[in-house]
Amino acid sequence: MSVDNIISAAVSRAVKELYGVDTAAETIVPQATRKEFEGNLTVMVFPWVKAARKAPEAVGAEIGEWLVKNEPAVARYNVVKGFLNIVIEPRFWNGVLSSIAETPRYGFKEATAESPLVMVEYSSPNTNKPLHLGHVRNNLLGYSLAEILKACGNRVVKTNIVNDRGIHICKSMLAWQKWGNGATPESLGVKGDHLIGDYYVAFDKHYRAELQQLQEQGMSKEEAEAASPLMAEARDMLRRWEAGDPEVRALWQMMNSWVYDGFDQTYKRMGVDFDKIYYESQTYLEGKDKVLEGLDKGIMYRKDDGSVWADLTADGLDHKLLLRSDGTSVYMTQDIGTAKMRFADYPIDKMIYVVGNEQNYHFQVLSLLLDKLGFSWGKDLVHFSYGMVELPSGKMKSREGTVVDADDLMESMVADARRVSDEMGKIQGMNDAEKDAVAEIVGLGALKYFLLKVDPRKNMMFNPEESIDFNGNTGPFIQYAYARMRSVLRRAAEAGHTVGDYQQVEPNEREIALIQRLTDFPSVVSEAGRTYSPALVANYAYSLVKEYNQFYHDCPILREENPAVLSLRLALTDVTSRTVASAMSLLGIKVPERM
RNA sequence: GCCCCGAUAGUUCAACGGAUAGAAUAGAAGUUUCCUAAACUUUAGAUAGGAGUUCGAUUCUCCUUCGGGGUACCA
Repeated sequence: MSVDNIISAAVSRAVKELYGVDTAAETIVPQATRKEFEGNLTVMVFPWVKAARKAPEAVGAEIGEWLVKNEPAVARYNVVKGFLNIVIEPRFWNGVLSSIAETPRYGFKEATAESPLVMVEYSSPNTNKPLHLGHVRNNLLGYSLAEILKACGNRVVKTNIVNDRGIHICKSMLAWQKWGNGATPESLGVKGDHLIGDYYVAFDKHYRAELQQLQEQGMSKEEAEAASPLMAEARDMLRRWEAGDPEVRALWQMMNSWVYDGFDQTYKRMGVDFDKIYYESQTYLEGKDKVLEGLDKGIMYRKDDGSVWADLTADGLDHKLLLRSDGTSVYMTQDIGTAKMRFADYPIDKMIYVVGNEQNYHFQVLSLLLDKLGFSWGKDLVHFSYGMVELPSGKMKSREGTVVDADDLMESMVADARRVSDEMGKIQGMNDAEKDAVAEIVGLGALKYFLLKVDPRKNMMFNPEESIDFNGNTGPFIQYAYARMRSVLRRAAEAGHTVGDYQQVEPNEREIALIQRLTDFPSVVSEAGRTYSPALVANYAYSLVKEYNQFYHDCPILREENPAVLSLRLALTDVTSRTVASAMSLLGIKVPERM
């Protein structure tokens, strides 16, 4: 039982006895006492002021007295306004620390066969361009969210839906056919995803030139778009693709395989993975079937030009296109098919889509459509809607060359880490491969922490001009503290120090503050799972490390002569290092033994 | 036009309706015969504007201003 729970339960009993009020212990949430007041935990007494018919100060004092008399863990108290500050018996914390030390996988709940099955969809790239910074945020959030949900005792299936078909792919294919001269990733020495991306950009360049020319000939923008021969060719290619034209399919397969090779490298370096990958080329027909079925049932309607729509005006939304007039599928159609296949494959209890907030409307519509089409889970799907990564110049636009490429970004972070590391000169004993391994951990740690520490729902700013920090509230700050703890533990082992009995030691303020911070971890994990927020874990890791650094600065460990005190401090170092590693693992961030 | 989201130190981010709004960074000033100074300490600096609900509002409601997104036969 945690300290918080003991206090909650005791306060609950106190107010029942003192004022005859029933207050569930779960609703009493003690907070850490602010540092300017004496105490470890603070309970607000406002809820009982009415029933007690006394001033808040008097209520606080009465509850405080009761606690001192009846709850052994409470040493003393003080009341400031309506805030009851409780001082926990110092030696009580020793038991708290040892119980944490003895808990395997502290902070994690283990899933069982009966645990809810949660599917997390993330990444979901298009195969027409390499991953950029926005995808990186998506991937890291998705991976971290999955890890957090696992730690909360769920069974989790990580999934990826690859948008491997559609008009955008055809644009790249067409451009490669026209201007590629048979180039391959091997012939050019380029990653496949980058190569394809270049042709997508090439298509767009030619297309816009064409539009401009047509407009100069007197067409309006709309007329030009409708008349564009390039776009007509791309549409034709999509039709041929859907018809299974062998030539188009072969080209498509070849180019997609280049892209997958590239993506695999990027995913691997980023440290993300998937349990099951879906391809829209395999799911879109399911969606098409469902839409046609909906058409029969009168849920959809067909316009004169043959396109199929859903009328959602009764639900406060607009009309939504589901099949183009040429019969091909759109994004929504595919998502319907994919959802159907997933639920056929897994007994999913909860479906979470990690997709940017620019698609809020899409998922509102998807939820509604799935519901109308008779999927009972349609209404309950979760759109984990995260904010965009903005640049000082505004939104990333591939056409304007303002995208921050994922591979380039990771590479430069690692290079920076290596440079800083060499400058510090602390890992001189290592060989080059070991140094590179540390730089990889630190560079990616900086990037990941930077993206994950921010509330996922909010847009965030990334300035490519300023490299991501290695000091302050950063991944490397936490990694460094971890490496230092490990160093202390290594030296302790070398000196033959082991953790002995420390139960009779009265811990000092620093030590208590650190133990108290450690006790927060399980609730942080469950809160992060409940609110889908890796940022809570990131900020917790930072606060824990901050607390440890203060302890480390003020309290000698290996030089401590009292063996019981030495034991306490070693135990604290050990438990803290493990908790830091756990928290970071929930973010997909590795921690180094040395740096 | 309509719909959704946001606005907190110079900057990037925090704050279950609770105490004097926290960090980091940039600025100023310190700490190393001592376990990794990628650390620690001190200092200065912010809730866009206006109403309302409340014992109490950065947080909830409404209005205004300013951003962002969506409303595509793009995904």
